[in-house]
Amino acid sequence: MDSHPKADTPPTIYDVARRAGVSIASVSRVLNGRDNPRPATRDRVLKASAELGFVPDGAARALSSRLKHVVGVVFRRVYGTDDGGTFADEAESLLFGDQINRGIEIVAQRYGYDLLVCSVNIDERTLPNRIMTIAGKCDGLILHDQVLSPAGLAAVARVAPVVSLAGAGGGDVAVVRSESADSMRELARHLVQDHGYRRLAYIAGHADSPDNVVRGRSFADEARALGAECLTGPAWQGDYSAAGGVEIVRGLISLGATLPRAIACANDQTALGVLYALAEHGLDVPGDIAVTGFDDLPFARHLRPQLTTVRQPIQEIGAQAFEVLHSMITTGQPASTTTEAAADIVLPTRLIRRESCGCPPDPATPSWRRLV
Amino acid sequence: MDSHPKADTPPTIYDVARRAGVSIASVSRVLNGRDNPRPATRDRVLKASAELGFVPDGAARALSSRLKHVVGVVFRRVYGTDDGGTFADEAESLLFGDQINRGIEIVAQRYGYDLLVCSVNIDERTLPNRIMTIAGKCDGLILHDQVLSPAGLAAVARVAPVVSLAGAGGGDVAVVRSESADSMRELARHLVQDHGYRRLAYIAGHADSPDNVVRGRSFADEARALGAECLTGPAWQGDYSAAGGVEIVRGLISLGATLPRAIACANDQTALGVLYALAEHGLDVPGDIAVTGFDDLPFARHLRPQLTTVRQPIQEIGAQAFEVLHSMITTGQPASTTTEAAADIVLPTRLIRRESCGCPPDPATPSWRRLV
DNA sequence: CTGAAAGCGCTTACAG
DNA sequence: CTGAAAGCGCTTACAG
Repeated sequence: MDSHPKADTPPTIYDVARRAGVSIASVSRVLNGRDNPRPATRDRVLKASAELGFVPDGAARALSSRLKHVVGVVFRRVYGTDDGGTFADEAESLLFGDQINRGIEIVAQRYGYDLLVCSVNIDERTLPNRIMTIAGKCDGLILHDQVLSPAGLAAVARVAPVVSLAGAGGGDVAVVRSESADSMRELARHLVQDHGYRRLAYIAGHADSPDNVVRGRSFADEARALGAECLTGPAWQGDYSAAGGVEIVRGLISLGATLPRAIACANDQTALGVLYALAEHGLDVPGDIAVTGFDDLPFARHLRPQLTTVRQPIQEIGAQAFEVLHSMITTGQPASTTTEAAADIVLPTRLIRRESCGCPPDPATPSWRRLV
Repeated sequence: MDSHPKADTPPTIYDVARRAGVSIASVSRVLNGRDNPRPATRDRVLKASAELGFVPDGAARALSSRLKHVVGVVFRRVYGTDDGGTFADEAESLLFGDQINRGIEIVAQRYGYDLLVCSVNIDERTLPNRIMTIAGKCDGLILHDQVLSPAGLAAVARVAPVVSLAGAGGGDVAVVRSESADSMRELARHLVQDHGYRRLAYIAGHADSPDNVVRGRSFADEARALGAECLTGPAWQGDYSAAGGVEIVRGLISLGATLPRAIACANDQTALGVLYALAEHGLDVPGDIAVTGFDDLPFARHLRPQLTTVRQPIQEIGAQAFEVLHSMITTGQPASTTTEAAADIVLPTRLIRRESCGCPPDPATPSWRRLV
């Protein structure tokens, strides 16, 4: 049974200290690169530590230093099974969240932090508990859009520093998001003034998504201000998914409705579905109807026609989110941009004009994706 | 400054105990659903805890119970920037790892564990340190394929329970992988016997990937055993990427080489590149050349032609990995399938016959992907 | 059923 | 420059 000579319990700082003939304080100091330890001490500790294969226990370290060096990241996972259909559909949308997480991770790493990730299904009943549990395991949380209600957010913020990636926020929760209003207004101007479309529509995302509200209102207001018509309302209520876009178009067509000259979608996913449904009915984009998205996911430029959309600095959102959270963690309180409220960082976006709005195609876009 | 009435330090178990008029032991017991506490005690604790918004500190809990309820997951991240080109190319491959992680997460959650994720670039110089650091923050590690050398694996395994998702392993590291040999032999038989191809080739993945080695050898051996020719070697050395597949085919064609009748690729990514390069040169698949993949990623069925490939139970790999790791963590030692070595779990795979090998198309595959 | 007390493995003032 | 000692916030035998 005891073929292993060494004890089965991992070495602690005491073992290292004993072996090096110093106090645990000294071991701690050299291992943490503290000021003083003199070379001789340093060498003996390093040697002993290496021989023992010592790895400091994160829990003990966290308890003692009051810092876990771990941030929690919670994001919404589409109710995905790994079966073909819907998954393939939502694969791209996963990318959006993953890109953000990647941004978080890169700068987190720079600060010596690791990510505790947790994907959730919004319908989950025990969600609040789950999040509280992970809150206990980290120094702060970054919550993607659509994972918690404003009330839920506030509750979590009472327990740990929180950065939200939604348009909402307030109280002690900081927010990092990208600009929506200006770019959507620019899009409206482009469609109305540059292309001369007079009849537009906006297919909305989740009704309770703050970003969606801003995007829709900005777009519609500007279009109308320019004298164009802009359809909105229940008939144009999507849900950020390709399937949602498909349904809306199919529904409208089956009702015999006259489609608008241009359709602006709440995101690229939705636009993908719209393109599909339009093609299904033999309608040409942008010839018969122009279509636009929002996000500029990688696939946007590989669609046929290439999708005109608004580019969000996805990875940068994650990077900024961590920076803000980190400062909240270290300063102990809400990283306020002003001296009063928690931070609200707005990243710039940019209108990307491609084929689907009626602009000429970009010649340089070869890709394996053309094949798919 | 002190507009907040409550202290800025979060409540501890002592605060709850005081407020409920019981000992911290009792608080701990009811909060952990232990046997005894009687209803009266229980209620007071719960009430006090709720009023205070108490969330137990994970570090303290971990230190005391010797269990962090956290597992580390390390996977290789393609050197991706968020710029278009290569990213779009590798997006699908990210999906593979993410699917595995999803599988891990689902069952981890069931056991009350969370995931500490860490993506690495293999060329990273500080990789060993990074991994040791995260080892200190969790109860065990799951390492995806291609993140550590066998020696590196062994080193980590000395510090914490480790499950590897590669073909390699041994020592104290458990392995979870999927069957490769049988399915590749079946593929060879299918191509040679059912389709009558006599001249085949295998485009390899990373040379140091155990799975790749097995796939290549099984395929080639079987093909040759059936009297067919099978090209392998340096000219057919890929790297699991689409770009790799493209290069090989382009190189061969530019050399004026006569291509084989069928090309089996180490994975779907590679096959994607091969399809692209072949199309580029006006070659028809499967008319002129048959092509097959391995993995059955979601996009495989949406390619034109639909890709014949070998399906791996991706999510299941993650699920099994966690199960094994969990048992290693709780039993304290390598979850051995036998009584000697660490576990080596092999999951079944299945040959999926679609168009690219020469079989008739599957009529039922509509998808937004058709558009992309 | 419940409390007092020890202990988990570190870090960090505090004195030399 | 270094050690003795306290303390981080929990869990869990051990005695009632």
